[in-house]
Amino acid sequence: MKEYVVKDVKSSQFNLDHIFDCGQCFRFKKNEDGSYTGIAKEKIVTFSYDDKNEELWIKGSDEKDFFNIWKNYLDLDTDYGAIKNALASKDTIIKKAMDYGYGIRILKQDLWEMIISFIISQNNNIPRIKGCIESLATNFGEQIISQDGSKGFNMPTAERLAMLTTYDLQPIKLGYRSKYLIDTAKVVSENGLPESDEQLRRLVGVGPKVASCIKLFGMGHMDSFPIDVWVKRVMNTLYGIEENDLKTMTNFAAETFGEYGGIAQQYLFYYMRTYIK
DNA sequence: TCGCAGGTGGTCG
DNA sequence: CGACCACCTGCG
Repeated sequence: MKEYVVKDVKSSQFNLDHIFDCGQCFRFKKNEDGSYTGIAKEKIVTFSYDDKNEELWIKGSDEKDFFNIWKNYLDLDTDYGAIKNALASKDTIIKKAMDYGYGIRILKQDLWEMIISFIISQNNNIPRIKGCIESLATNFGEQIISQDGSKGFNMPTAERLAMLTTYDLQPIKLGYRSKYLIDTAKVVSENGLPESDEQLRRLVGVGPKVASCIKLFGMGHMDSFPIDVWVKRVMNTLYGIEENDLKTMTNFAAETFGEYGGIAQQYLFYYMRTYIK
């Protein structure tokens, strides 16, 4: 089995638990040894991190794949230390959240997969979102086999989903989101992937929150600041903004976190969801 | 039984 | 425009 080792990956800037449990990614599972296995970029891959030697081990990748795919996927060229310093100097609450959730990175994920995933995420809970996404892949995605023989499924393409009916999707248990997905698949298979906020918002089932997640995780908009129930709680309890005043929250984030709003959001989300509750 | 979970679209005023 | 409200599904 091919495996590639990345040296000198700073432990203060890389933590698998924090990366995969901050709500950005639904297709990776933790193994007993602490590594994470999942499917991304149409490949089955396992990430292990040795924090003593500051080495990242990527099983299922050779050197070529690392430079072509995973380096970018893991956003390894971005200096998160510098970003954290910039954010910490502006606000002491975000500093605490960043100390707690150190090592979060924003993954550069596939846009179409993000569109599907976050349409499914609405008014839903994380275990069920993960179940729906896996079920969608195993039922309608293309099978892939890794070098060591393990099998998995890619997410179905827009073209594939566009041919389906809500009846076909019944076993996936998407509920009322089925028709959002099919409708969106039709638009994307006809017009191509959205390239702007306006095009994104034209998709059925994509409101402000979902669009904001898609931009952050699938389009590289690091300033995008998704406001979900957890971030609302942070904004309310830690920053004292009135509970449902989304406008003030958005403005506050833009002024305080600016171009790194998305990174701040991930730390705040993780902090609130796993530490403060 | 009922509210809630990483919201959104439709309908009113 | 802003404030409701129904909505699939599964869990506590």
